[in-house]
Amino acid sequence: MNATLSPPACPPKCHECRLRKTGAFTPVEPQVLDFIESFRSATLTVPAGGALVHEGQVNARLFTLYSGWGFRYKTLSDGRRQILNFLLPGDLVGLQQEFGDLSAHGVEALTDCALCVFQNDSLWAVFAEHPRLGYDVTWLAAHEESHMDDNLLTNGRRNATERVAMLLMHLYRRLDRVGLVDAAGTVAFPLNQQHIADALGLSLAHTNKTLRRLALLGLHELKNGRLRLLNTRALERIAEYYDTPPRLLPLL
Amino acid sequence: MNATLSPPACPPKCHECRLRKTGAFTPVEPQVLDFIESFRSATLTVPAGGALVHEGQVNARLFTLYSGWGFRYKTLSDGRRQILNFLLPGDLVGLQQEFGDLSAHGVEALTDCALCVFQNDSLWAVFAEHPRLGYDVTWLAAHEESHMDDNLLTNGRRNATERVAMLLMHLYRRLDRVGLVDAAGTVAFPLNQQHIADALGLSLAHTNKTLRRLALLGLHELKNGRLRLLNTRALERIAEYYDTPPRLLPLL
DNA sequence: CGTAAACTTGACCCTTTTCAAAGCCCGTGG
DNA sequence: CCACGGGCTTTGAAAAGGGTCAAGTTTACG
Repeated sequence: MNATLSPPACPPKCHECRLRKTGAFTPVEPQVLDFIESFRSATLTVPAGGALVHEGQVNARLFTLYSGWGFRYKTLSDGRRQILNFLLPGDLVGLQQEFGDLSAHGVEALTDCALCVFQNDSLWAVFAEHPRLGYDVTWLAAHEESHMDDNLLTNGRRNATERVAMLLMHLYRRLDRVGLVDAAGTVAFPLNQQHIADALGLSLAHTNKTLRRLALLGLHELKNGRLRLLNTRALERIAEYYDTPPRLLPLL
Repeated sequence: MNATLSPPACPPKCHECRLRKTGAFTPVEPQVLDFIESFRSATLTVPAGGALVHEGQVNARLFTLYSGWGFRYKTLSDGRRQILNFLLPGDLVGLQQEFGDLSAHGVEALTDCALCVFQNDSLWAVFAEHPRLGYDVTWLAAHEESHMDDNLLTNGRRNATERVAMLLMHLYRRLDRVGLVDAAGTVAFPLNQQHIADALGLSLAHTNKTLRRLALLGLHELKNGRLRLLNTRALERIAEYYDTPPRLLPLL
């Protein structure tokens, strides 16, 4: 219907990368950028609902999500699913698998996605030739782990209301960082309630009721696939999640 | 009382490191080992219950746990605590904090601990001078994240019985890897039920009842601070947690 | 339009939490 | 040698938060 809304494809040159212009990422020398570009082996688009990585797949790819949303997940044999985290533009994905093993989790496209895919098994070259980039990759991995820490705290110790508030705040802030909040203060929000439930360790029904309650209280508004936060203070307080000074992220 | 049971202190030379003789870690060239030793700035012991890192501390240290147990945790303002993971001998700790921010989590000694502490702010040198080690550090970070993935699945989607089975299996296997299972098939188990509850996102009372039920079923035995698994098969099946081929870990 | 997916809502049930009280183990001090 | 006290474990009863099930209702879209 609206080709205009489908996400922008990766530019042929990393020098033209939209993401680097957001100011959310650490600037890199032109020559390093050339190296990154040479390290990139392909660009790829995946339609909404498609698999970026299959659960149990061997030798999965390493890539940066250029546009669109995705999520990592694991499932139990009886179908229970846990969404591990959501992937937004600028996220480097696949470090785990890159390290030899079969992928212990799946990655799915939530919307149409455009990816910058890196050469298989060549991560080592990054470390050998550009230690600085290697350091950055480690930083990213450590940073991601601390996200997972937050997530675990949320799933293990917060109640339903707190969890939902947490998720809304967290996603909104991440999107804000990469310039995806529009003039009206809304962000695209392609998750359905099942996704939210699976990310928060709740049932669908209870997620709905909780979400509903927060909306009724005037804390947020969710319609036409867009999210607006109406009372950031209250959400922060409920989730006990206060802003951390935004800091520049490495981007590969 | 029993000085014999307190954990061995770090040897002065990395070449004499007990851990490297377990066969659980990737062998390194003698000269690389020299480098690691030069990178190590101190050894340290911390008594059981002591803080290795305070929650919110800035500029925390990077270290490898040489002996003893610890755990990383986060707390909410009303005291709810989530244990993020347990630290066993050979674990590298502090990558997150090393990267500038204030530590978002605390680290506490569960038993007396001996640590090999690395020079502050010198991680960069590792990447610059020994890209291979840098690569290993990244591998470790990625590996840890996949542990956190498992943990999140457990907290979000497994029920109490499954969670407990998971924890017992997981710890036992990790201890086995570093040679800490004794001839009788038991391992030291310094956790109390509150620790287990906080790691699994359960209440103390329910943790007790669940643990009790599993013991009554003859799946495990826990006494005198030692754990023995009596029916690994059943535990595996309950937790849906099957063994992955043990693979060599990098050790700094 | 018509159909399927996604969202809502209510009723009921159950796992887990909360609260409270014993019991147990052990080290300390009398 | 025994009494006392504190930490940890065990149990039970009652309450609640959240899960399950089963409709409706709305929305998206072919």
